[in-house]
Amino acid sequence: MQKPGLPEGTRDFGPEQARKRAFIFDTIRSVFIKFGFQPIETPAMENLSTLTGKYGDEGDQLLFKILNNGDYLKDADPDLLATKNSAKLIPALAKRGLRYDLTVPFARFVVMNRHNLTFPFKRYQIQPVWRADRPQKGRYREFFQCDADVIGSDSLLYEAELTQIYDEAFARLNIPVTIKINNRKILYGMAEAAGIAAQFMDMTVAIDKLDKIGIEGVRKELLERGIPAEAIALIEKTLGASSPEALRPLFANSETGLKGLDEIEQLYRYLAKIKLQNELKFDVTLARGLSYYTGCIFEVAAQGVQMGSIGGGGRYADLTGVFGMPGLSGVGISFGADRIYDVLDILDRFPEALAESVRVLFMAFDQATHEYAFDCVSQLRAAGIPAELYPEPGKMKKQFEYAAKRNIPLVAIAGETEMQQNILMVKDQASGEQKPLTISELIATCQA
RNA sequence: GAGAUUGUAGCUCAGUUGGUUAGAGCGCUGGUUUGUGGCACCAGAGGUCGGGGGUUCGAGCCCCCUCAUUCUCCCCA
Repeated sequence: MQKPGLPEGTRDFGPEQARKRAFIFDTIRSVFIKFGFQPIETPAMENLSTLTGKYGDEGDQLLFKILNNGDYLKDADPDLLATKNSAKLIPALAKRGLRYDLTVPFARFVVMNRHNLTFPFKRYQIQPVWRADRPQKGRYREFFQCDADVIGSDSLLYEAELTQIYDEAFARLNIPVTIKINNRKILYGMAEAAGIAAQFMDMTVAIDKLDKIGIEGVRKELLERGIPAEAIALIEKTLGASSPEALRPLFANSETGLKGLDEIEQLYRYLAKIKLQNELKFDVTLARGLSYYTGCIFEVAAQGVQMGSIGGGGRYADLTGVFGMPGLSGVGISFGADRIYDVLDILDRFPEALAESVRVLFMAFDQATHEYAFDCVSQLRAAGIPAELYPEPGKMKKQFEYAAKRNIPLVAIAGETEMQQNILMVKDQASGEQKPLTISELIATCQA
């Protein structure tokens, strides 16, 4: 006999958890649908060549690779095998991998289906992704993302709509959040204004950590990355800006930076027309790691909980270019369903109504009454009421305990007398009250 | 990839400087109650002490290896 277990970083979900997860998915999905997004699904595995090189070197290491079937060592280079060169052997040993996010598979999907799609194409996708990361708080190796992307338009309307989706979805999930917004062009403008355009990436990686390591830490990191002191002074000045307007004078020499400010301001003009229920915050330090973002970027943090971001996204000017379809602009957001679950759990904000849906448990005493009860339970189900019949007639104690454990509110007893009168003795488990009802009366009670 | 932490009954955890037959609470099964759950009382089942190796007369406890958990760094949802 072997001891059962799960791979590191994966989990089972029991009925209670699965119901809560379904609530999260349903809530997010309904908002996506309301904004005109259409569902698609893609395979769990992709060709490794589709995935590699899209997430940076570290991302490549976090990809789960799938060992080829059959004699997978047959075509491996003997020299690489002898020297145990894992990195270079991978392409020969694994031609497929598990998807790392939903955006890159979506880009592939768009390119492959370009002739069947109407642009701008708005799609949503709720599926698991896998990362070979070290599991820890709020971090799993298998987790669900809920993505909404629009591809084939560079209108800032979509940035506004996606912000609205975040706002509405989190309001309906009952999680107060801060939606942080920035623009990659503004970050580029900062680098340009500081005269370090070539070190744009180094700069963004460093300032992204501001709220974590403080201004001193950022200064230190910038220095370590070889950015001159004068440039750092200029960067610090821009970091102090709390609004896009405040940045404008600093970006006199950066056309890109000014463009970024224009975009943010246009987004704000759209959003000024509607009432948001969550905090919207312009944050010049927001950088986001994924290198394909080129315009507005978003990140969502839950208020009052220590948890990594529960959502993120942004605009990418040319995501499909690597798959041979250049010039198609897209923008998208992602909800981290598993972290949203953790936040709801910590804040104790799951709706009460997610409990057991079975309304009535039928119980009987012998075979004859069991058959009568089977008829009754079928009538309830025909009326659309979730109901159950206990499998073994007889011991009442067992049957009542079952009802109590399953949190079933009503118990319908089908005994000899009840059967003869074509009624049921119905007991309210919470109050303990009990009264004889006909089937139609019971159905009416449940539908009330 | 680096560091730390924990691993004993289904669950949460005790277990003394290494010393007979490893305990508790909750849960579970049966009974007090053959037409009534929650409460109470009684009885009972359930443990290769994560796995392997070592030290010792003797290991749940000490040493080594290994697997897994949780957490931190990195990065992210």
